[in-house]
Amino acid sequence: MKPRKFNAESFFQALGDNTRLRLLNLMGEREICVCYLVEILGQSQPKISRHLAYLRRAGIVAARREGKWMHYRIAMPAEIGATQLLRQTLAWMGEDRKMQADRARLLKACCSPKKFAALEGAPVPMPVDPACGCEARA
Amino acid sequence: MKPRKFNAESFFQALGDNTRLRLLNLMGEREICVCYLVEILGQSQPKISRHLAYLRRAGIVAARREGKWMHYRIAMPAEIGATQLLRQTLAWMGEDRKMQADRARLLKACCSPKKFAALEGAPVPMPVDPACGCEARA
DNA sequence: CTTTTTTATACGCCTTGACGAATATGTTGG
DNA sequence: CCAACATATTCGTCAAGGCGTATAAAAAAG
Repeated sequence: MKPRKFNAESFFQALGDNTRLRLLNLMGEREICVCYLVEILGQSQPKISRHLAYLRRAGIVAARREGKWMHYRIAMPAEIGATQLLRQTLAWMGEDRKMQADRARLLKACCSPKKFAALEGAPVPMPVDPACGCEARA
Repeated sequence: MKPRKFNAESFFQALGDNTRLRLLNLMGEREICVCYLVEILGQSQPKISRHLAYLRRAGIVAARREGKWMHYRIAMPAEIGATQLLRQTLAWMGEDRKMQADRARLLKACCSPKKFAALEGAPVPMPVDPACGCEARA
């Protein structure tokens, strides 16, 4: 489970999947638990979990357990070049209609979790760094 | 052969291979013919050609025929976001030892093509835009 | 037209990884 | 310990794509 040695090739491979890009887009500004990701993307739980595992192996996200819930957040790579790339990627996705729609749905779910049956009682996603949307210097 | 609709997913997939990254690194500053790429990377000609075809389909490079020779150059994507990403990627690779070594070998070959038997008579790579190393506004 | 040179494609083999379905693991509460 | 819940992993299947080898295609030379 330890992240393999970081290199550009595997970094880009990790970004080369639309589901993973959507996950990163949702994580851009907050630490978020799996059940929210499943609900917002409307994909099966195992599928989401597998992609999260891939991102973890690639060293792009980090996970934190809190009781039953797992919280995921973007973990900026050690390499400064990769960090800048990742930031710019998030900014780029911010311009995409569908990515915006994903975030809008997330915001709605955060404000009124009761409307999403599956999210009752789940921990609401928390901003980790309002300025940049990620823990850059952890 | 026409490039498929541009999207982030396939863009990153195209960057998710080390041979293709090395090719882009060599093309960063010049329009360069296939035989040079084969010689500098020391890989088989069909392998190089297949990766170039992949990059062409992905809309990341463009080709120009000149007699027997095919010249390849980076063709910045229409999407401004992708263009910035690609630029930053090239800059990132500029910091990598092995990428620097590739470029050094290319420079050497450009200065004295006679030392590389396979390159006798081949057209020497030509800078396309000294400022940024690519035709950004073509 | 035939040959040579340069580059592209086709073929077969193999690995990676994406998916749905089923199941395992970890945590909480009874 | 058992049940419920959240998440992770496994399994079987399938498609994409990487590679070496062989061959095709395009242009120039003879």
